[in-house]
Parts: sequence; structure tokens; C-alpha cells
Amino acid sequence: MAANSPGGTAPDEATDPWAPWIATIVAGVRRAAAPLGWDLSEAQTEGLLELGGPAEADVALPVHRGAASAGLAPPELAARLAAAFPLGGPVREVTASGAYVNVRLDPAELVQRTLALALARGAEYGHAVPDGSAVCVEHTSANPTGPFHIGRVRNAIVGDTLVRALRAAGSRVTTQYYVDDLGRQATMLTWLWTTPRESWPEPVRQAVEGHEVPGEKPDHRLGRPYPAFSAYLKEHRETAEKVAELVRRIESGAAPPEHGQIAREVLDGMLASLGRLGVSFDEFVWESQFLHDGSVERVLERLHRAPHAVREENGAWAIDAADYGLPKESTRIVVQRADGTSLYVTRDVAYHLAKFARFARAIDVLGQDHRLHAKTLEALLTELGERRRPEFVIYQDVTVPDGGRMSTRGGSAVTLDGLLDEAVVRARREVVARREDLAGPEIDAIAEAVAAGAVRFQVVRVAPEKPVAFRWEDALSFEGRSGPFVQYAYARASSVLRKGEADRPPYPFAAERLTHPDELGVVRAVAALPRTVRAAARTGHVQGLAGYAHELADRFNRFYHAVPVLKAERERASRIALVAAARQALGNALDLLGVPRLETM
RNA sequence: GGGCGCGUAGCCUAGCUUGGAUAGGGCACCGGGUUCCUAACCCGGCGGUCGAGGGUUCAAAUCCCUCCGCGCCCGCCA
Repeated sequence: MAANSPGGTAPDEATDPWAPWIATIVAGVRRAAAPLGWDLSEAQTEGLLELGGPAEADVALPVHRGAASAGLAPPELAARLAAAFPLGGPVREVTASGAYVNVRLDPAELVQRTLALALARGAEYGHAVPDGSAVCVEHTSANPTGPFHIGRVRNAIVGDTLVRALRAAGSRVTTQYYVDDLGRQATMLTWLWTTPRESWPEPVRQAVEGHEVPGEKPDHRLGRPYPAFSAYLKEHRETAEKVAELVRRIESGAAPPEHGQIAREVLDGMLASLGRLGVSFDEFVWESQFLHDGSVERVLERLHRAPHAVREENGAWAIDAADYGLPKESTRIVVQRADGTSLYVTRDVAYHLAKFARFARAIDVLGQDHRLHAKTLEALLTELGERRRPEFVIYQDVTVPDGGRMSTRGGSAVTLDGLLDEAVVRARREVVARREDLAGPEIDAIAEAVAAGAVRFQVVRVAPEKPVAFRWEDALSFEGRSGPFVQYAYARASSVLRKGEADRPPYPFAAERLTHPDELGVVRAVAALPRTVRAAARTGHVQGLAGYAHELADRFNRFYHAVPVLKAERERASRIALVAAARQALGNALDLLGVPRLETM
């Protein structure tokens, strides 16, 4: 339920304000339960604890599971357990309520530890101690055929947020973008732009002529003929064959010099769009490299000798994958064409072997249309005797209301640039309406940050496996559970600290001054950041980070309305420290989400 | 046809991996709040057979089975 388990690996006292409490309560529960006939391991005890549950308890423990071994009805067991629970230290009160044992803790202790930790660790607050584990996250990897499309933006945002969560949880993450410079898609553009415009098919020429925009980004300019050309090729075999011939030339290593150049230019344009969302990559892996460095050939040699290898009559090589749980019609995985050339999945095997050589974990963020491909890849790895597996994070495609699929092949649907431009226009209106004091450039900067924040938050707040229908009003939401809502709380906290400039870091405070329920609400939310990060990294459920950020902002807003800070007297310094800690947690949560921080808005 | 994913109030969504106390939020709607640190905010109200049915269990949104609806995939494409 609302139960918020301590989450994943055991909390660390150096990073998590809850850690000492968890340890104390686990020990207390075990000590009280054992004489009643309920033996619990430490891990079991920790797994049962519910944090942040109902208001009457800081930590709750359901005892149903112990009823049988204790030979007692749950309420009776709860009552005895509560009576036997060792008091003292942080444990203020232990009561039974039905089948639950509720533990109340000394709030001043949590205030003390939480503020101290948040203020001392700063930008590192919420992060675990680095464990140095090498992780590769491959995401986005959209083919360089035109402007970045919003159907794909989910991959980039989910992937990038996951990367941020993993890094915060202590992993050493390398992000990779796999660029398909082989194959038909990229080749189509090369064919077009190395062919005189007069020789283009008429409908393709029409799609371009009169639509050029001076100074436009290369992805828009070079990608413009792509949808029309794609449609044209379906109807015109001769032209399709010319492109196919170029594909073969490129695969054989005789790519025209323009080929890589065009792909790179388009990719640069796409990356510029992603850059507006704060998404970037450490490495770009070009598919052709596995062909040229001989690794595809080595994979093929091994596959020829694989347990289920079969040679087709026409000379193609396949793996009989009947035992791998694939759909009946695709039990044969072709790994090499009759003409000797390789296939996408073969090259992907080479790619993943390269990943395994460098990384302990390889995570791939894929659209659900790649599910079968993922299974196929796993089957081939098994055939090679490779035990390691990539981990897949699968997201569902974004659809448009009319039911059409928003893929790059689908044509001229909304681009990421178009979405962001519209978001900026609307954000700008909001800023102008409330900030007469600001000059143009400041307004523009805020509008861009609000727009990017709104889009990122909107995408990440929904579980990736859920289908999403694109709607402008959702994507551009600035209220309620949104990016700007969190940005606003951060800006407010920043504003308070600016105006309370007499009080400066390290923000001395007295924990016992912070006793208002809304103050404690903020503290509890701040204290939950470390375990939220752990949970997100462990499960890959990045939507939890969005939920957390909203919750924290919500608590802060409530506190802000209920309790004066700068006008307080005795409590002033402590409340300023609380605001500083909340601002730190809000800022760190925004960083995890890739939503820009705004000092003012 | 087969495989996989999704189905929670008018709309969107958390929770499901690890079953536990009245299923959390947001939008919309209704009613309040600005001599006070930013009203992109806050307070209150309205709204739920957790797709349907069966099963397991002391306990099911959560696990199992069947069915229904929607989506995706089932290429010597990528």
C-alpha cells in the first residue's frame, strides 16, 4: 500500500538519515518477537517495515505472518510484541493497533540527522556511496533519418533518467547511442543527397521544394525528403533496388564519403534537440565498426559451429530456435544471408559482446516493438555459450489521438523541436503574465527551462510500459503534478534564502525548534530521498522519482503557506535551515529528473 | 492464429517485482484563501464493482486460471 519499504540494499548511515532508525527498529522487533515464537532474520524484519504509512506511526509492522508460529491471533501477537518492544533511544512509543505494531520515534532526531546530512552533503545528498560498478546504458539510438520525433522521446527521457538514478545510486555509468549507419534507412538519405535533385522522384522533389527554411537545422533540412521517399520506395521497385545496391556497397566497406557525413549532420541536429532536454551521451557506437573490426565475422564463425546452427539450401545460415520460446513462425533466426552479408541482429550480438567485455551490466532501453528482437538476441547469446544478458527496459510507443503511430516511418508527425517550441511559447506567456520586472533574455531563459522541465516530467511520471496517447494539454501542463510545480517550489525556497541573506551556510539550527506538523512533513520528505533513489535504481521504475519530487514540493508548499520563515523570531534560523535542506533535496530531485533548476520563475 | 505488454473515478496516473490498516496523487468541476517570505500556490468538497468472472489465502489492485478490450511483434528489414 502506501507502505514505503526501506528499499533495496541496506541504508547507509553516512548517506541515509533513516539508517540508524531502521537498524534500531529491526533489532527491537527481533528481540521482542523471538521470545513469542516468531523468529525473523534481519532481512525479513526490514522487509516487513512500512515507512511513511498512516499518520499514527513513523514505522509500522504487520504481524500476520508471525501469528502461526507464535500460536496467537494477530491482534494478540501485536499487543504482546508492542509491550515487549524495548523503549529508549529514539523509540518513544510502541502501540498495537489491530494486527499492527506502530512505532513512534523522536522527531527531533530525524530533524537533526536529516538537516545535517542534507546540508553537509549538498549536491551529493540522496546519493549512495559509489561502488564503482561499471554499467552501460544504451538508449535512444534513433536512426539518423530526420528530426527527432516525439514518438521516440520517451526512450531518451526514460533512459537518461535511469542513467541519473544509477549514477546517484553509486554506479559508474557509460551511456551509449547506437547509430545505425548501415541498412536501408540511413542509406536512403545518402542516395538522395548524392543524386542530383533533378533525378529525384517527382513526389519526393515536391516534398522538399518550397519547404526549405533558411538557416534550419540539418536534421530538418536533410531529413525532409525522407517520409516521401520512404512511401515512394514501397511502390517503386526499380528505385528501391538502386538503394539496395547502395546498401550492399556500404556494407562491403565502399561507402561514398558523403555517407558518414550526412548521418553525422543529421545526428548532430537530433542531438541538439535532445540537448534542450538535458539528454546527452558519453559514446556513439557506429554499427559499421563491428563489420570493419572483424567482430561480426568472428561472431558468424562461432554461430556456424553453434549447437543449433543450420545451413539453408540457398547458403544462408540460421539458428534453429525452437527451444527458445519464440513465436512459431520465427523459430529460425537467420544470422547470415545467402549472399554472405550479416543482419542487424548478428551485428547486435557483436555489439553486446563488446559491451560485456567492458561492463558488468548492460542495460538497453527499447520500444516494445523490439521485444522479439531482444528475445532473439538472448537466444543467439545462448547459442554462443554466453551467459551474460543485457537487461531490458521496455517502453510502449506514444500514439496520436487519431490512432496513427508516431514513428519516424509514419511521416510528418510532431517533432521534438516542434513540441519544445510550442512549450516555450506557452511557458513564455506564463512568465510574462507574472513577471513584469524581468527583461527579455531572463524571460526567455525561464521559458526554455520551464518548457523542458514540463516535457521531461510529463514523460517520466508515467510508467514506461504504459501506453500513452500524446496530447498537447498533457505535455504542456504547468500545474499540479508537473515539472514546473517542482521548479516553482525550488524557486520559492531559493527566494526565501536570498531574502534571508543574513543567515548563511552552514545554516545552524536547533532541531527541537522544528515541531510543527508541516515542518516535520518537509523533514520526512527530505529524509526519503536516499531510499527513493535506491528504489529507482534497483527497480528501474523511474516514475517513482517524479512522484517523489511532487510529494516533496507539495509538502514544502504546505509548510510555506502554514509557517512564516523570515518573519519568525526564535524559530527563524532553524526554519531557514529547513528551507535550505528542502531546497537541496528539491534541487537534487530535479537533477535526477533532468528538470532544470530555476532560482526564480 | 501465436507470443508479449497494458486495462485503477469524466480524463490522466501511483501502488503490482516482495499480498497486509479507510486504494494515494493530478486534471476537470464546486466552494473558500493574496495588508504576510513568488497564487505556476494553499485549504475544503465532489467523484472508485482497481476490465469481467473464477481460484489460492487469515488477508488480493497486487499471486494463479479463463474470458473481454486496446497496443505491439511474428522479414534473408532495422
